[in-house]
Order: sequence, then structure tokens, then C-alpha cells
Amino acid sequence: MGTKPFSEQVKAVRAALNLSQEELAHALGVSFATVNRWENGKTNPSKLAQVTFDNFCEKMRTQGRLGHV
Amino acid sequence: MGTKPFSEQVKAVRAALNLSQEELAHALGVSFATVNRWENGKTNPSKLAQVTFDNFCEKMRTQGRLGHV
DNA sequence: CATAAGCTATAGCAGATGTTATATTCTGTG
DNA sequence: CACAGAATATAACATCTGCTATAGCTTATG
Repeated sequence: MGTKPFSEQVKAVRAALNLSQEELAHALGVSFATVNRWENGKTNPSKLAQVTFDNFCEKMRTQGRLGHV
Repeated sequence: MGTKPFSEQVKAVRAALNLSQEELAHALGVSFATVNRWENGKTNPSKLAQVTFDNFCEKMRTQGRLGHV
């Protein structure tokens, strides 16, 4: 479950997909600054951002692009 | 394109789907307060919220649940 | 009418987001 | 090494979001 801090989840997902912060931001529909702040523990995701991130990960998994992060 | 104010778009979509503000909020993954503020012109959607709303509408259309609002 | 229940409107506050700008670090290439 | 370009880190500010509480507005039911 959500044991790891959100910052680690984002880093792990981004690394697994081999995306830059900018690219992940675009894929999620958020700004680069937002992804950067997440990874550096400056902010936690809003409810909407959390849902969006989860949906994105689920989508990547069903496409075989993301292991069990 | 986006001719109508966002507040009107939200009202129209919600009416077409026959949802309460609370129900639409849940469907989008935002809070009731957020949908309420959108409809009353108190705030405009964040980038993420705009993308999420657009995706939601598109999904509803492909499911035949939403005419061309 | 009176009451209840559900929906909607509004407000305040803490925290998150978007934009912009600047600085730093990494990476490859000559 | 030296340099350029990309990627990342950080900051400030306005705006948006989430939460909570309160009040008003239907609608139904007795």
C-alpha cells in the first residue's frame, strides 16, 4: 500500500518510465514545479493530484510500462 | 472551443448528467467546495483541474452520457 | 404550517499549484 | 579540462484547492 513517502513514489515511477520531471509533469497535466516539489518533499499532492497520479500509474501498469512500484 | 465561461460549462455538464455538486465532485476527484466555487465563478480551474474536467467530459461523451455541451 | 433532509451558497484558513525567474548540477562533446 | 545544453533545485507571488462550519433554499411529509 502507500507505505513509501509520496516523494519516493514519484521518483520511482519517473525512473521506471525514464521520464524527465518536465515530461512526467506534462503526462500528468501538472507543472514542472509541482513534480519537482513533490520529489523534493516540499509539498504533498492535492486530492486531485493524488487521484490523477494513481490513475496514471494504473494506466502505465495495464500497458506493461510500469512494474509494481 | 472554450467560448462559454467555465462556470457555465460545469453547470451544463452537471445538469446533463443529472448529478449534484457533491456527486460531480466525487466523480472528478475534487471537493464539493471546488465544484461549488467553479459554478459560482469564485475560482477558475487549475491546469490539472481543467485537464481532469476535459477528460471526464470526453469519457462521458464516448459513453453516450453527454451530448455536445 | 412545521419539521426534516438534501442541495446549494458562502467564508476563513492552511496548504498546494502555476508561473516566472534564477541558480545549480549533470552529461556529453570538442 | 572547458564549454554548451539539458535537467534539476529553489524561491516569490498570485491563485486555486481541501477542509470545516454555517446559512439559505427547496422538496417532501406529517
